Amino acid sequence: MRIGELARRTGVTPRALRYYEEQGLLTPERRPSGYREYGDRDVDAVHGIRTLLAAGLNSAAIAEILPGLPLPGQRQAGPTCPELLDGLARERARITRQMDELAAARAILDAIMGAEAPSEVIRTPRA
DNA sequence: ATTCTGACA
DNA sequence: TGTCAGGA
Repeated sequence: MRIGELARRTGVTPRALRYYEEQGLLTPERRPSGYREYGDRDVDAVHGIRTLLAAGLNSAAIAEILPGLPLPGQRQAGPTCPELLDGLARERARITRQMDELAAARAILDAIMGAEAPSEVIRTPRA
């Protein structure tokens, strides 16, 4: 599929998809026309990229682990070098700290809203 | 109509 | 990231 379709199927703009390629996150084939040609696997890859990006990982970190990205339907990623493993452990720790900060922020909002019930009960139904 | 690269009042 | 230019 070309960039337009991947964009529709992932909800990511073509601009962002080209940017991901610049960052080495995606490496689509090229047609003789120069148009990028993506595979179905890229749909899942893009979702993974978005998730990791949203979690605060930089493109460099994502690029390293992309080949090991657990795509839907496949098992655990294969063995990774100890150095990379260490980097992932740090990212995980960072995310955990981030979660704590978010929980603290939510607690503040709960207090302001005068919410005694568990947050899960007052969660606003999202879109 | 789509996509491409490069660039930024 | 959006968006415009100038081409294919």
